[in-house]
Amino acid sequence: MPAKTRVNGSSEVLHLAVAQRLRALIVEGGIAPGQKLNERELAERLQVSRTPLREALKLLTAEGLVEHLPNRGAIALQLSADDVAHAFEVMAALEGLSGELACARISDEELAELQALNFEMRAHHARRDLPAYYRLNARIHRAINRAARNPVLSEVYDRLNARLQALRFSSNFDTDKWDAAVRDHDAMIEALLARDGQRLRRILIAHMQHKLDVVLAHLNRTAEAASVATSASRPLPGAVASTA
Amino acid sequence: MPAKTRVNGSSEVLHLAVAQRLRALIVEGGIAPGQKLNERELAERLQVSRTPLREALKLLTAEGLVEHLPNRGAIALQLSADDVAHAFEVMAALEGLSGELACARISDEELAELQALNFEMRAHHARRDLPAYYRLNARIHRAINRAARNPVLSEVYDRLNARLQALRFSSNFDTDKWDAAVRDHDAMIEALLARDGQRLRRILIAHMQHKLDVVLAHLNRTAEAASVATSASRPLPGAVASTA
DNA sequence: ATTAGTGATCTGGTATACAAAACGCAAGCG
DNA sequence: CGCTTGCGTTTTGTATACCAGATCACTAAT
Repeated sequence: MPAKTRVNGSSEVLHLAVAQRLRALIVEGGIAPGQKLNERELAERLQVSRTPLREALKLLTAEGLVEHLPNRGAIALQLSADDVAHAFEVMAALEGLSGELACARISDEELAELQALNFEMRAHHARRDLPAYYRLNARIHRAINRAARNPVLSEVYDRLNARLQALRFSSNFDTDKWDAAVRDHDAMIEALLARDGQRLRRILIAHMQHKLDVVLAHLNRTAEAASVATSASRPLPGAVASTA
Repeated sequence: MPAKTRVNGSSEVLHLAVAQRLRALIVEGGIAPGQKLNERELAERLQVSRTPLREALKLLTAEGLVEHLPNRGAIALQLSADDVAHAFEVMAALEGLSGELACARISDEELAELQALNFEMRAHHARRDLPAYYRLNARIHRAINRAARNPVLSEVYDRLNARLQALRFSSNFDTDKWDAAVRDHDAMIEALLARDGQRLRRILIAHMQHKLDVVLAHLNRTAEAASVATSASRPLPGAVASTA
């Protein structure tokens, strides 16, 4: 078989390129949640040897995109409803901090760009183009996060976000909730313009709470026929508003 | 050389055991910050082959305890003052969330144990036993985090904490600040008893801010003779109270 | 039908080899 | 004298073979 020549045109270092490809496969659904990842099989499929593949898998394990069972290999991330709720709790705090810091640190150019993105998003909303809406939505939240100018915050945010992306919850969507989300975004821009960090924080945290409701509802609807005994419905105890 | 027999008595899977050992070395100072980590040398020192060592290094890279330069190997984490400030901003948010959730979810037993830990800590404070104080302090904050009953939060918290531990800032300490920190802890217990999540959140965030001040002051003092051009003194712009 | 046994398969780890990249050092050049 | 160039050395990154131990799947016996 091919000796070693750097044939593929992906990235710089092979195991990082492999990690990138696997990440995409998991997040974009090429690999189903819970699917077992056979090393030799995957290695052949990706045309690399086991060595860099294993390194890539360990990377993804650390990122939380795959779960690693000793002596039993890796399986693609499968989020329970509890996992999602827990992740959203943390994400809400991170978003809140992002907003708070962004208000203090965002530049006028960034803010203008954010407004532009928001208009684009509203256009997609008007056309009821859900996938495009989701893309813009992600870009906006990312932009707010970046405006906070905190690399550690961005790192943690991105990592957690990747996990949630694996849900692929861009499915049918309650119209009222959607409209409310768009209003949330308008309010975010207003708070940013007013540089009101606390207000933006409250908006973002509430926004995440709404999003969680939508996601959990969708999750329950999707997995309705599935196992009856799964703990896929009860909310976490002591849910906290954090908006005070 | 030794064939394979699982000789060492550390853990289950070798690359995880190696990661654990490296973590300890970095956090406890056996490996100096910024030090280059030569694979063969380390492999020999730890008596393992390169493969599991590399896997362990990749784990630590993902955890942020080592930095990985493509084709140039890994170096132990070295935190700049900015890094520390950024990490503390995120930690403060995580602590705040921990406190908020803990108030809602902590059990009476956990709360009693926390009070006990706090008394122990005050004993160390009274004896001016700084190392012991630090250990208890870490246990208390960890206990609050665990009481929040959110594994995602705990994971992110632990990971960030490990990075900050690498600072080893358990050095001389302003007595006034120390006394204030102890008072902060008493206030935490009170807020927990009152199950006042917002209050505990504010206390924790302020507490982290104080801690950051201490750490940065110490960092500046330590690295005073070092490079003049380093950005080791100016505070981050738009620092946020988050206590409103 | 359940369980025990047994062979196949897979993961985890070691060792080895080698290409390519980075590094170091010294000679050559302006 | 400083800067670049060139070349050998070192180190990283990948491939490959191999094997021990764990796990899994399947059969056979109770």
